[in-house]
Amino acid sequence: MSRTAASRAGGAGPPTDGPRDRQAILAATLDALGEHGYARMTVEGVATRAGVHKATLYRWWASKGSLVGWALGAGLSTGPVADTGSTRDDLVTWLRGTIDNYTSTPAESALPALLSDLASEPGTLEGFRRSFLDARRANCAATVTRGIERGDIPADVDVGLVMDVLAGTVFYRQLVSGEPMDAALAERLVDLVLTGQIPRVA
Amino acid sequence: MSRTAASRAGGAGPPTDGPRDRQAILAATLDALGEHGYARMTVEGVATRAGVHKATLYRWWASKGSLVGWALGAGLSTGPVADTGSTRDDLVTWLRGTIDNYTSTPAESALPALLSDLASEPGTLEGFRRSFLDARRANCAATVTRGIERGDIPADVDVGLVMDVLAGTVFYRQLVSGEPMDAALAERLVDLVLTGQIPRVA
Amino acid sequence: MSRTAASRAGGAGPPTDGPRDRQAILAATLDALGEHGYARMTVEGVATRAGVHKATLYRWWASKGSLVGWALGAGLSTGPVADTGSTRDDLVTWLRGTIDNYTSTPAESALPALLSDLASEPGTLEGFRRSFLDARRANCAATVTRGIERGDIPADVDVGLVMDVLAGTVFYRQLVSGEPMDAALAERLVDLVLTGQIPRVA
Amino acid sequence: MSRTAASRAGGAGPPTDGPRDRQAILAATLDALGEHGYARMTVEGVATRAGVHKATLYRWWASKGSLVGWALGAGLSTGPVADTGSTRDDLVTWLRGTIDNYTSTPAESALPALLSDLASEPGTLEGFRRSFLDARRANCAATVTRGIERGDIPADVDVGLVMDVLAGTVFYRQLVSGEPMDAALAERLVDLVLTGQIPRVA
DNA sequence: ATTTAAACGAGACGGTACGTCGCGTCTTTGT
DNA sequence: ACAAAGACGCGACGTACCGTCTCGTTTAAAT
Repeated sequence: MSRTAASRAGGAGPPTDGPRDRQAILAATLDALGEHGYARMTVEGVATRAGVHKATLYRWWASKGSLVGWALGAGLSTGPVADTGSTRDDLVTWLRGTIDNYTSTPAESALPALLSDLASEPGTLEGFRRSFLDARRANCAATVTRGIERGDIPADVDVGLVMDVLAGTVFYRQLVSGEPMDAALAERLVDLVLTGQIPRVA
Repeated sequence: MSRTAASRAGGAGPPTDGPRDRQAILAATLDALGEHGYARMTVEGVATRAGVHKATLYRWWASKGSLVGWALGAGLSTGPVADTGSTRDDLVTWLRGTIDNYTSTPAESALPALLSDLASEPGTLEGFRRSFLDARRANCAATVTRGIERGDIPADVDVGLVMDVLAGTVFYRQLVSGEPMDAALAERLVDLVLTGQIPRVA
Repeated sequence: MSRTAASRAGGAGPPTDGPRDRQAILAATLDALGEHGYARMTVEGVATRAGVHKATLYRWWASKGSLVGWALGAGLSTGPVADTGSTRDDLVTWLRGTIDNYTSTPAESALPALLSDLASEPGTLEGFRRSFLDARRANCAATVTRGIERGDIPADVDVGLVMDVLAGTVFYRQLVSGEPMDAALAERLVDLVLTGQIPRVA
Repeated sequence: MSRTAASRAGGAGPPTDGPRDRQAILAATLDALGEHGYARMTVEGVATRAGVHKATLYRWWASKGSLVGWALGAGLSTGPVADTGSTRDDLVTWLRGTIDNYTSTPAESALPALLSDLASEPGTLEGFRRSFLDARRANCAATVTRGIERGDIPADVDVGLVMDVLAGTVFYRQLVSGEPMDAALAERLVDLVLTGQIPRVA
């Protein structure tokens, strides 16, 4: 009924007006995530580390899941990709950023447990997607669009699926198959979608 | 105390000799998974449903995670792919099976949380990969090998990466991006890796 | 900071000069007390009901306990007992008023919890006794004194104990034993202390 | 649905089969009560002191209130009054026990807050009355009955009211009026109800 | 009329304790 | 030897309410 409640209604998304110590909380959350992983980190631990009381966190986030969701969305690099003139290079740059996101300590194995937790708060899951993924996907889409304009990519390309191929392969490798993430991975995946070159063994 | 402990030492792997009510436990575990998801299902609930006592489960599995890991490995379809003579068709068939696995209720969002849980019991994670993934990946690899023999696929293809592209895209779409899983997805992905056709919008 | 602090120093007693909305606060406090009981009523609820901010309450009262203590003292009837010429009748009248006080919704079960709360703020408990009880006891004592002058009561009667017998029986019945408070109770108790008639069953 | 739930249904009453460390819990509860009072004692503190986990307490008692209610009922002396042949002496003995109960550290100011807390769990309040009061009142009633048989007390005496007068006066004095509890109090009250002697100042 | 000091509204916050949940362990008792 | 029954330790979760604090804004008395 107050503004607080209204700002929380969105779920995982960043509260429109947050607590006073936003920055400290963000840092503390990502730290805890990196140190202990999602399941073993505790809300109280985050509070202590941030110099804030647990109740304050629950005033602004509905659950542990939405706090972490917000932190990941707010804390991971998300800058747009510079236009170097080469569609391939730009996509590789973007994919490397994505790889960094998925292999950096905080997010690494946080995402799966997080997604699982958020599955029980349905609105929150969608909110997390919007705040975490959309910015990243928009950056990629922009790069692809430039590629289309240059004629490097057909105009009717299914951008969503391309992004799922690029990010999904990385994500799956990191979490499920556990195969190593070699340095050339980004190039090989971009070449696959761009020029149809089936990946070969190094 | 001897064989019990020994059989559990392996972690997530299937116990060398199991409890009496294996089938009921398997069914109960998958049911619970499908109904509540990994995080919200409870070991006690599984026990009750299986008409077994919780302690019995812990006698044979080291943790909730290893129980679920075993159930997924034992319960999801895993049959080898028939050789139809068409590499493309066989790969599509395999991928459709994978999609079914990832979109069927039990496994749907169980895998991420499971992987996260298993991450804290180090050996167990690897054990799960071996028991759950290897069979599926072997099937795919066999199909690819036949494709190589037929000359449809270059001999030095990076099979591991191909599998990550196929399965990873599906996995990511289901769990992270949340985009719909249309019927033609399997063909489009196989065509991408096989003939380099960039996916276009329908 | 000067007068405010000074006026609060007294504890449970009525502030020398109060907030603007005294009446609304009094009503809201007694209402809340009657509806939820002492333990379950909340200061914030009282504030809202009174159209006042919580901080205002804490500006004038040191604690929930002292607020309620003040409200009970200010809100319950406390008029002196008229002199009808009959000592018995006057005492019965007084005792009936006491019964009303203890059985009316607000005070009913508020007193015990209140006393318990006030026990931790030592001075406040005594302050509450002075402001709440003394007026009532003075009324009774006056009636007894008239009885002594009339020769109805021996001059060396222990007035304090008589009052404890009258009020205590009622209080205990209401709160502890839970036995019903029949209509003739006042007469029977007065007759007991006045003429030594042991109470008989109706 | 299990026996545990069934045994708790009664509310404040003693569980039919209790936790393993009943004695330690009883002692710890009464200790905590005596040291800190009802409001300031904590369930977790009781658990620690008893060498037990908080969850164990909540497994057997529905709330802090019912735990304390049980402890008071189980921990305070409740023995029957010996028959000395003198009705007056026996009643005095009984009343002295009651005074002890109400002035001993644990119960002293625990009862009011307890009663207030229990007011919100209605069944529990009644359960507490049954387990705490009934034994004591039965003892008194037995003594009165002997007095009737001896002809010391009229047969149609209202025993319930007599007990309320005796215990209520003591209770009220202790908690509300705060007047001192002198040594002769028991005799004076018994004489009041027995022989109609109005209490005089010492 | 204007200044000025106190009271007030708004609401975030620290703190304490509550009561809950589910995992995994252990003991007891059959079978 | 295994299994049923179920109490228990443990750790964390999320909630509630108290009482404090800061910051603007209103009110009302004093100049």
